[in-house]
Amino acid sequence: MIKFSLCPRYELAFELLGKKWTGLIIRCLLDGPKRFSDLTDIIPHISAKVLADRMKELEHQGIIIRSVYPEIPVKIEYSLTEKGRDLEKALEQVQQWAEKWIIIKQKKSE
Amino acid sequence: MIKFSLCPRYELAFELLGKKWTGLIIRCLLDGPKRFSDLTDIIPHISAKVLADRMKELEHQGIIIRSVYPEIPVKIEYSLTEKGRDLEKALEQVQQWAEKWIIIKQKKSE
DNA sequence: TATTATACTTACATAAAGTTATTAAGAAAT
DNA sequence: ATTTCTTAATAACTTTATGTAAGTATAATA
Repeated sequence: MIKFSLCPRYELAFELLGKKWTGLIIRCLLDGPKRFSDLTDIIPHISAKVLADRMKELEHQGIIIRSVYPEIPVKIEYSLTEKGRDLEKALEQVQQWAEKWIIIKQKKSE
Repeated sequence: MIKFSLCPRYELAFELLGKKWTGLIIRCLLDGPKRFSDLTDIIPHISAKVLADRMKELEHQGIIIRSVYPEIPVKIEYSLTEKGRDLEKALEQVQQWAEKWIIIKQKKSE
């Protein structure tokens, strides 16, 4: 009997997507390049520490590019590479799934 | 200027998918119902502790169903609900992305 | 001199995940 | 009767990841 097994590339993909915040960061950047402070504004509750960690990992994985503009104060912009932009379809499907299935719990009024 | 913001349902979706192992567990179950020991066999390096935690969460979120068959020894089978099966398209896109972009580092043959 | 701004870093605390040993229930073997 | 086997976990403990709060560097402005 032939046993099912996972694809190693898929496993590696989820070493990225399976980390907290990664899916949200990439989603933000699909909207266009963003600065560090844009990301902390847009992503609720992410801390500077973890955002910095995540950006380093994503840059290391070739998913984002960090561009430095020597303005005053310095402007640093993060943008997606082709590899990063190519995640759009996958994240769009997550979005569609979420719209169909995720229920937002309302707080009781009163 | 209208500011971009994340969709709350999408954020909640990534509270699931953004956890370690979740994407792999669901991928396994898309292949068909599986037992606890099947999952530990198929998913490399997952521990019983975390698998048990994850299965409880996924059951709680209505993504999987836990069925008990009172055989000897007991047989417990996990299967996807419609909500869970509906993640197939999203995970397929992750798979395609992974096949295109993820490079597997070979160990030097020497 | 003190304050503002951006993009972080540092030290410390808590939460999540990993490791190893153990449990429960029932059957079967010794 | 006691040990052994099986599945599906759980318990105690260690390590890693994430969260929190404060601090740093640079240069301009008040």
